[in-house]
Amino acid sequence: MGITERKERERQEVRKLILDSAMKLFLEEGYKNVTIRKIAKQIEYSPGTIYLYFKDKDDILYTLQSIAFEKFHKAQNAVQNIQDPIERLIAHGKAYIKFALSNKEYYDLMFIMSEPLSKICEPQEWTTGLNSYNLLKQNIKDCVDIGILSFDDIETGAFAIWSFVHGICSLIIKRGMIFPQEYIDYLVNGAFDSFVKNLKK
Amino acid sequence: MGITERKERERQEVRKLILDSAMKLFLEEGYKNVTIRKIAKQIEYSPGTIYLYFKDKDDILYTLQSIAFEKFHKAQNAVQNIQDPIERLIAHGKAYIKFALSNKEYYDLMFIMSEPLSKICEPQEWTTGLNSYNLLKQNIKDCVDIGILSFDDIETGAFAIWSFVHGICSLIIKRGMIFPQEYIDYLVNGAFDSFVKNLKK
Amino acid sequence: MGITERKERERQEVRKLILDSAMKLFLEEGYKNVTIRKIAKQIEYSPGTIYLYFKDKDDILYTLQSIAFEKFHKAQNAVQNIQDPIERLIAHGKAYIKFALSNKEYYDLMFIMSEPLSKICEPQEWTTGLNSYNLLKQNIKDCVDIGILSFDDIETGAFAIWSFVHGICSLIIKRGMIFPQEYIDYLVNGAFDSFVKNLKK
Amino acid sequence: MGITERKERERQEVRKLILDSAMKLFLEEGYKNVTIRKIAKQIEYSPGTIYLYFKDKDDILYTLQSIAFEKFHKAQNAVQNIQDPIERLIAHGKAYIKFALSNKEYYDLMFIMSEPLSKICEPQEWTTGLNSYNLLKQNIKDCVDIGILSFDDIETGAFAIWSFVHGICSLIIKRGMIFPQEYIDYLVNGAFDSFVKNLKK
DNA sequence: AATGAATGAGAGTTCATTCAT
DNA sequence: AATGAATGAACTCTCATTCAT
Repeated sequence: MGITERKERERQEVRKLILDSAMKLFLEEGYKNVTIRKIAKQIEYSPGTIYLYFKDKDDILYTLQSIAFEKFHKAQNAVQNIQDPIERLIAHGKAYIKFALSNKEYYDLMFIMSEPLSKICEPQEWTTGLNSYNLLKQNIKDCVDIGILSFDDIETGAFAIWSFVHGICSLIIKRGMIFPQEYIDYLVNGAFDSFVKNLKK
Repeated sequence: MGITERKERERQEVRKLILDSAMKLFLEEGYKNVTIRKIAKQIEYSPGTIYLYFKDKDDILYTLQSIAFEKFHKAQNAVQNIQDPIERLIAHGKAYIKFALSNKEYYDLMFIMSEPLSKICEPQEWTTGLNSYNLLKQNIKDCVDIGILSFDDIETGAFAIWSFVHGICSLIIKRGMIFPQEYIDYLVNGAFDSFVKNLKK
Repeated sequence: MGITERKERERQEVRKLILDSAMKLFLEEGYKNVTIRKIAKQIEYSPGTIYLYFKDKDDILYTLQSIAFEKFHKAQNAVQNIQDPIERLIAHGKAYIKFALSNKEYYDLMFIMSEPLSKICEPQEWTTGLNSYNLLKQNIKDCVDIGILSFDDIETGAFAIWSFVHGICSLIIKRGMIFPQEYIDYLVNGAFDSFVKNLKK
Repeated sequence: MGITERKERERQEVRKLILDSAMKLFLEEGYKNVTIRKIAKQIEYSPGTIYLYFKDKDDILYTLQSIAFEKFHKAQNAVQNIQDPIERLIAHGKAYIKFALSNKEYYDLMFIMSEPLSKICEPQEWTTGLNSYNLLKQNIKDCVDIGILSFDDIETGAFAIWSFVHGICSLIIKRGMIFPQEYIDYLVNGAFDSFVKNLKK
């Protein structure tokens, strides 16, 4: 009876192989260079095989995106058990940046890349992302409620904070090379801390 | 002797024609659709001719990037005659955002896109960008000096502020579709204002 | 011993399933879109299974052709009980046209399509078709014998009459779109009647 | 000044080479086997080159179709100088059959094949074909006017006659193999003559 | 008997780039 | 300086078919 299961497991393994390979190519050579053939070659399968696991090229990238969102969401949730609202918000921000800079390609896929845009346009695809955003809003609201932060409007406040952390992450990911490498951590942490300091009443 | 000059002038004109056409395609159809053939067709020259003016396709994109940086730098300088440091800094930020959101593809080219990355890696290519960044630092320093802003370190302060405005711009440019369109101006301005309010002592 | 029979019966059922499905695809989407995979999907078997019942794709199409011929032959025979030779011949022709225009893909398969030609070339495969043709010849002969039709040679006469009805059918099937749709019945019937009128002495 | 002309001539030669090669493949291996790559290989050019001369594969087949129609129309017109209407009509029919059987692939392309149907559907593409059909109608009308033929309606009469000759041609072209080869001429001519004899009053 | 997985071959098409003229 | 023609390599994707299980 284990046969079906083993087969299914093998299937999932190949699927994962494809996704990993695609992600690897993606990060090493950029979207334009993620080709079905290269993926196939890398995993030593024939190009046609890819189509047994994914409808088309976009499907692969879209799946990668979904995986990225799930990982991201999990990372975001991890800080929710912190009681103090402002500490929780700070941890939230730090976790965001840490996730982004440790998973640059995932982050690129989620919040920067244009290409499989056709999919992310559709509102339902943005749901997972939205969850994280709502979490952020709630955390901000908690801070505002206890008077430690001052925002006239949660919406614009949330957008401001998101913009700030996203700005850090995307600058480092996309233009990190213009800064001395050994200096980046100092920059990121310094900017974050000064931001927090200025925000707190 | 006027002949050489005329020839040179004509040469520059064709060069400009190519760049304009490439930028037009780039703006209208996105990077992926900028092809040598399309450029050639649009300017009514043959594909081969392009190669008399540019080494290869990347060379064109790189040049476009430089042009974008020049435009950007000019826009940034325009606010430098404002006396009050904090007003100048605010105007600087507003000008930054306005430029980015009115010239999304230029902005993409300068600060987001990965593609002609091979070039921008090289430090000397970042010179123009650096000028603008130094301007920002000076403006911040002026504010800190008169005590209206508080940053322990100008470097991290500048990076924080740049991150914030870049975050706004790149989120809108790359993921603007997840917000209601009529709502975007409100978000951007609200976020910017709340940021300024929190920053000012 | 009933086991073998039941197995054989089941085998025939799957075979029929494949053929029905192939014909359905063929009717609905045309020859080019009959693919082994689509057949398999439709009957919810795996592609490989098809090959347990048919040598290859051509084998399926060839079998379909045979089935078409049988159906056709049956339709032709239905008019044989009419006594009056000329009425029988007329009914024969009408039945021919009706069958063809109500079963365009069958007709295509039998008398127009080139593809599984490799098979129909072989004389023995034409047997069923021949039966119908002989029927036609006999009907013509009966008419000639009682003096209502005049043909020097039954062979050429039969070929003439077949050509006429086949011409009608294949023009409508393959180039019907060049005529106004609501006009086609009028054309077909008018042509047939005028032909009959001119033929009768 | 001869340069442009020579180049243009060479261009036309390559174009013709492609068309000839396509037609050759088409007749030897059937529509399904006419592939861009095979054409390219046969004329010893690279596949991409084909696209310098034709928009896509359909464009080639469509051009072939147009050529066929022109040739066909010319052949049809050749008999129009015959004075006697019935002789002219007979010659018309004979010319039709002769053209079809001497240019089987062209005929197939014009009146039988389904494939590049997307094009022939469009009314303007059928113009050339229509000219020939109108010619036929006029010839029939002339015969009816002098009382040598009797048709209640020219439209149905023309369709009847076209059906007859088309039937002969398409049967021979598509199912000629079911008849003894040496017998075909006898059949075609015999059928045609008997048809004429029965039609004439 | 049946299958799921895999494949090799091949389809149409597009592109940046080269080069003789 | 400019070009038209050509190419080779690449692309995504589909298919009939095979075969170990």
